[in-house]
Amino acid sequence: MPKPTIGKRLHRGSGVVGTDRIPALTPLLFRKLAVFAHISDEQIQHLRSIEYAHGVLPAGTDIIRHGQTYKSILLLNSGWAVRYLVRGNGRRQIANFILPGDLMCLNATVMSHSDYDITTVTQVSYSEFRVEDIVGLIERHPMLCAAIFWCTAREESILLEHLVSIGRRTAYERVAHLLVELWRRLQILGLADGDTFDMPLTQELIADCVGLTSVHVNRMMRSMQAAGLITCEYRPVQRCRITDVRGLEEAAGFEGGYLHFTEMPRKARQALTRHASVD
Amino acid sequence: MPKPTIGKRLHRGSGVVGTDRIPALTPLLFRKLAVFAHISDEQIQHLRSIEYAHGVLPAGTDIIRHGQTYKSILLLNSGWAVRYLVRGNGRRQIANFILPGDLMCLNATVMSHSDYDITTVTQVSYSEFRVEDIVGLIERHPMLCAAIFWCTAREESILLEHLVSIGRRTAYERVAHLLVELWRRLQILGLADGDTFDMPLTQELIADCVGLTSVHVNRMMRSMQAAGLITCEYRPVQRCRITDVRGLEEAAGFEGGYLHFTEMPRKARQALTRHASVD
DNA sequence: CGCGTGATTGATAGGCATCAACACGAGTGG
DNA sequence: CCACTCGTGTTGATGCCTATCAATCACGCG
Repeated sequence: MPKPTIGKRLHRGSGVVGTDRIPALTPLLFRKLAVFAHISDEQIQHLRSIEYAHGVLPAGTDIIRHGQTYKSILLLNSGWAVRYLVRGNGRRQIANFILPGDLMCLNATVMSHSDYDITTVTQVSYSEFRVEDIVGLIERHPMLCAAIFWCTAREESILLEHLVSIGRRTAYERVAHLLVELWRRLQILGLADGDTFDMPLTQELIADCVGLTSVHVNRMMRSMQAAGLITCEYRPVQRCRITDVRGLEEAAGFEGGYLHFTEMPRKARQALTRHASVD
Repeated sequence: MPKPTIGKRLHRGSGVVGTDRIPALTPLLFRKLAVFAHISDEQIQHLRSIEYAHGVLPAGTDIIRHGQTYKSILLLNSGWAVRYLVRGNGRRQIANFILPGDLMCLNATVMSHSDYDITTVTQVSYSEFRVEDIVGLIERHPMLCAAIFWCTAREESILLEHLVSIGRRTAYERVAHLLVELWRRLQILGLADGDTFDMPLTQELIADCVGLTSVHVNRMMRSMQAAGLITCEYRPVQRCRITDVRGLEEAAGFEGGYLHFTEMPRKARQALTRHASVD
């Protein structure tokens, strides 16, 4: 499916297409959805049954390009990807980083072509679904449908906070905020090792995310290190350690509520379980 | 329902609660949805039938505050509202302006409390729906449900472009981009008068939208006037006229694709009409 | 071992914020 | 009816934050 990269490279990591075991449908998705509502085994099985392909892509592979028509809906099973927009003059703005358990191209259900680009940052494994099978969830598994809508709502909350960062935070705050957010998201997924986490991002990627230049991102991160808030390693893999969580959160003006891991509102649940059939 | 305003006032206009005719359920919504898919009379009637309240609010009224629990889902029938987030230090970032035909608080279907605030900018009229009735659309009218999902996807596209503005456009470009976008959106709604449109926004609101100060917004707009791109009136009402559309779009780096008024992808339509019952 | 990529640091310039003052109209109360 | 105030638009002066340009370092890879 994917084609070679564009101008600026976006990848990081070995780029080796491994012969690894490909775990189909990461349990991270179900773990995430379970927070929102009870997902029955039957529903899980149904989702598994409509996976029509899966695979592994090397770092730096385009998954969708803007203007291109969507072909399918994807679930990221492992690895990092990034969603971004490119302006006419070539400047790039990253919308969000895509972590394991995140769905990609859900818009394919209601729009025929993409506004944005998605590229893999590391090697990734993914599962693929047909658009019509996902749309079919509306009728076959309303509860799953609601859960997926919840995912998009949660992503929008993250996007809103991102907007606040770029619009109303200083450079230092923006970088700090991004670091805390990534750490928290990975932590929720069980992918953080205490106060340490893998962060396979170049400073240029971070810059394009928070609306700065890579040079300035570097200065901010060095300054955080000097302040004793974080430490960074680059080899063999890029890792970040938050040595002073409170300090970093304070510097960032971080308030984690927007990552809400909250369950389905009662009214909504009742509305879906009243005529309960399969659900 | 609403409570008095917070610190900074966000409203504009007379604030008079008129005794006007309240047109229930603006046709602008259906006109919008019709672009996406054919909406049957039965579906329209159903939507009308689940409207359980409507009313008028003066300018500067809070519709929802962050942290507050959602009570209902709203449709803006007329007037302007604004959705924004406030940081701890009081700085404000506007996420988007809400125009007639837009739905508010759709998140209530999947989340119990709000991340953001919504306040009326002018006097508005609105319709109110129960959360459970909207959730019920999943089972009763899948096509309507898809159409509503399309609305949120379209809003997200606008939000993405907004992110690009703040992250990767100059002050001049940001303001120009916002003006073109508002004009286009109003035009689509039939609320623009040729190259002229009502824009009941203070420069401070514009500033909080594009991540600048009101002083700098002023300079940018004056500069656009000097360049012959726009003209502004303030009394009796605030109106803006784009005297050089091409020039302004070029200055903004505007590419209208993200406002997509595109129809439902074939695959999705088939998936929903195959077992066609009501739809 | 040379090359490319990314991190790092310094010097300089510029865009936008900040502070301040004034203009102007609308509403308000004496 | 007029001072008074408040909100908003407008403009100038000043300074800081961040971009830009440039050079160096470190490492992995062919």
